Amino acid sequence: MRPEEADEIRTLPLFRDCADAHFTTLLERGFLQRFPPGLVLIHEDDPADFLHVVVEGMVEMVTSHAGRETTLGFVRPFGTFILAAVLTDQVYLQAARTLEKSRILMVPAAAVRDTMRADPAFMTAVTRELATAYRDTVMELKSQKLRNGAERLANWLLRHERDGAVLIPVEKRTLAARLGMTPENLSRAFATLGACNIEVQGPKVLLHDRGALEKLAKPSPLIDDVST
Amino acid sequence: MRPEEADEIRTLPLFRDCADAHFTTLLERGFLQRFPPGLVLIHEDDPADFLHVVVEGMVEMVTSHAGRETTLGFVRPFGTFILAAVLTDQVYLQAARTLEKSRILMVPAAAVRDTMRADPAFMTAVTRELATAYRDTVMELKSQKLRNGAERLANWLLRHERDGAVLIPVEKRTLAARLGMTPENLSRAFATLGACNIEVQGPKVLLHDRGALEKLAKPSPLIDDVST
DNA sequence: CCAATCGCTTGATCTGAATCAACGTAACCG
DNA sequence: CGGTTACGTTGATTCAGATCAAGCGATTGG
Repeated sequence: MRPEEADEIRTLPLFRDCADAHFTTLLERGFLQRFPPGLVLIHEDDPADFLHVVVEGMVEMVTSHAGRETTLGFVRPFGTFILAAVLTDQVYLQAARTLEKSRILMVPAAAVRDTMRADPAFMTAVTRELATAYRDTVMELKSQKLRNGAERLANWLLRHERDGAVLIPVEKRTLAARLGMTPENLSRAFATLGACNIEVQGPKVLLHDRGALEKLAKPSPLIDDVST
Repeated sequence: MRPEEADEIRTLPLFRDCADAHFTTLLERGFLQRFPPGLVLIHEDDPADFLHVVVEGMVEMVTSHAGRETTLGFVRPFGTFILAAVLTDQVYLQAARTLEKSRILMVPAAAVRDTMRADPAFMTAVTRELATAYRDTVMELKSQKLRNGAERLANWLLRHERDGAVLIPVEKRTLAARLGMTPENLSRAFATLGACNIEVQGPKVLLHDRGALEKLAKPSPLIDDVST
């Protein structure tokens, strides 16, 4: 791992408060691995043996049941998965698949649990991280139960807007799954938002009128202020 | 509070490992209050001042947005809410409303945080509790994104079955909101499940053929094995 | 005891989303 | 370079669920 990447990880809320020695141990007991795109890193129902830290690339959290599949979220540098499964020593509830060539730091679950026991500051950080993950999931659930497809898309766009535009970092089919709709309906949702003066140019979306989009999206800090 | 209730709380995963003195302090700093049915205990967007423990009765966790409202869950003795908001010292993302006459132990957020700092065993328990809450919410999200209304109802029935029957503890309209549908569609979902030999008698539902119901419900430990 | 209300159910209709199918385009590969 | 494949879009249709409306039965309150 490059030193600046170790530094990046060190500054994460999850790691920044723990003692130097403990942080070093976590890195030493971990493995940094490269993966090609489309590779399944963890499977649903497998025991949680590692805490994964995305150092480079992007990972998709997916879940399948009875022939259906959906995307629960994306993890980008320097996000982690899945702390909750590691802590409770249970199986994963979600699978993880690389969306691009990625480099992943894999920290053995036992190392995480050992460090937690040894370092109160780390334990505190773990607690805060879990609380945040819980709140983010509650927001996602609210979004799913209280909004329709076009509204979810509009809010996603608002959240990812930079300088009046959004560059969709994944295939649109993947974004569709993330937003809980089919690719066809994502296309139509984009068309619907044309009325709010958005313009789709391949993976790039121009938001010509943020106000109009917000009027339709009705963003709320209680649903959209994810910490990630 | 009756001694046997304090004992019940003491045996909860969240409290059973902390030192006697700390547990006593938590109880002493808390208030035990009675509330009539339909009373709003906490509001969305309010600062999280208390950790609530349901000692008697039942509470509904609800959330509203843009004129829509939905139920995220029920809390029965001796469940708690909302640990995550208390820990991160943030606002509530959900409101809580009594469904029946209830008695609630309200522990000041500061007391929870103090005890956490002082008692590693309690901190560990908090972490585990949060991890569990997170996993339950992920399961709920999966249920919502991967299943249709009838399937969600079928699984809810299977989960609450006792001796071949389910006694619905709330109004059906409330159950409908909990399952993410309208009261009208809940009625129709019950009708649909008639094909699996269920029989609805007011608040009581008889499951004459668990096998048939499971065939439709397709229950999975990765969605339905909630710890609560 | 009767009237009013409320919760639930059922039917009719409408809307949003999924599905099925076709097509254009861009990327990939032999 | 040409053919193939994959992705995205669009249209037509179907389906699930929401909405609107009406009616029934039980409970409540005057």
